[in-house]
Amino acid sequence: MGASNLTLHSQKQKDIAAVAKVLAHPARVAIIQYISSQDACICGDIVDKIGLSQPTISQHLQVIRSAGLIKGSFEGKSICYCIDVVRFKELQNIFNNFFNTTAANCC
Amino acid sequence: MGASNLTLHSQKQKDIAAVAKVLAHPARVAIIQYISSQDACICGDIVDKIGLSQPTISQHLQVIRSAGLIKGSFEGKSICYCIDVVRFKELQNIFNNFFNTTAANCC
DNA sequence: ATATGATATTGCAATATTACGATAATACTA
DNA sequence: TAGTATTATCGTAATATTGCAATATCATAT
Repeated sequence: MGASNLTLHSQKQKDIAAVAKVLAHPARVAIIQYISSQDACICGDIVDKIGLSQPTISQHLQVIRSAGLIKGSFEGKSICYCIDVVRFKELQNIFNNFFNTTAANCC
Repeated sequence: MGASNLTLHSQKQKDIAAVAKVLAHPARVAIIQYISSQDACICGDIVDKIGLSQPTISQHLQVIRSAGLIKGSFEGKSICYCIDVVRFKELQNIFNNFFNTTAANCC
């Protein structure tokens, strides 16, 4: 097949995987970092900055937004994408929790 | 196309994405958690535990091992997979560094 | 050396992801 | 309201990922 079995893994495991998937592409990492680096919510120039086509960037933005990491709001003609701090901390906690509860007991 | 442009993103961004990719599948998360939950390096029963076929598990183990998260050593007839603590902390740091340096400056 | 149990590799099919051009939708401006 | 700039969606092609059956490899034990 190739499709993931939906019943095999716990919800927590699926959550971790889903969050990781968002960061699993350098373009999305770059987009998130770029958005966070701007003092104002400049967004239209993400396309120029990252170097991918406008539709591709838009697609990546959807993925990031679906995970709740950013939120967009209209700012004149363009859209202002910003980090959702609350959700961002939440994801950091999910990762930290995973790393902290996963220790080595042997070797 | 569908292939990532190799020159667009920084090495750091690619590193983060590569690490995230390992955790971007619930089966791999489950495998890592299972390995870490055993006091001894029991490994052959990962297949029974996770519920995927032996080749599939082997494939996932390769991905995890390539990232350096686990290391395997022969233990009798079977192979003992254990968490590589040093590398594990390293990855946690990569993530934390990403999250901590990515703040919201607007909205 | 051979048999055995355990893990890895190969080959292949199904699905998902990534990317872009063309086009549509949206919000503002004149 | 028509025009313009900006972002989203659609359609499609290329590549990657996921999964398993069949087979090969490897380390031990006999």
